Amino acid sequence: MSRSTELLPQRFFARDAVVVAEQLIGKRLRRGRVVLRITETEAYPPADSASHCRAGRTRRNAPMWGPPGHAYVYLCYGLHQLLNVVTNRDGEGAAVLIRSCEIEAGAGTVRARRRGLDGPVLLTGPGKVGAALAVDGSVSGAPLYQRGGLSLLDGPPPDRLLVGPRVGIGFADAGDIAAPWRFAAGDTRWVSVRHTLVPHR
DNA sequence: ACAAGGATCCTCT
DNA sequence: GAGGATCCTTGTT
Repeated sequence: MSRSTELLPQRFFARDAVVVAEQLIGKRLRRGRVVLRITETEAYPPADSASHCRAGRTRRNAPMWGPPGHAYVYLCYGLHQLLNVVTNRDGEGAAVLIRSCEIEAGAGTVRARRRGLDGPVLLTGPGKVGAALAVDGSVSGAPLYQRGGLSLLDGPPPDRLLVGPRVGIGFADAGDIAAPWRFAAGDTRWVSVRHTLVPHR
């Protein structure tokens, strides 16, 4: 049973990033009156050459090295705030990037934060999700398993699951570029870069 | 103190 | 399909 009002417990996130990325499809993000259904994720597990943790601990990536179930938010290309969820064990350095969502509640607020746009263009891409939730660096490090602020709620898994390589990591090692660590719901058009995704298993 | 580059998005052609 | 926006983080001097 998965009810949308139930918080995901911290132990949900205390697994490998690849497992958590798959399991997060269909779960919900809530901030204030805005509720989003997660439709696309990417895993950045330990020892991943595409991860912000590849060069060790820094001031920016400190939350990724911390306990699971906390947010990691960073500024990408100088203008986009990208939201991640920390996974694995405290000290391992891993996270899941939230890439796309569907709107379940708060459509007016989301549209206002997204230039009045409508349809999948609203939320298909990680910078768009950050804008819709109005997150920034002040959220980085905050727990997501308690009420208030930004939180993660339960939700049913999708009917069909898609899998494929991650986006925008051409700088990484060949094996990590090819790794099938991106997951998406197969029952929606609210997913970015769909053409590199295939049915899971 | 400086230079390089990036887990992206939007507009225009 | 190409290019500009925009600025912080990081590694190097």
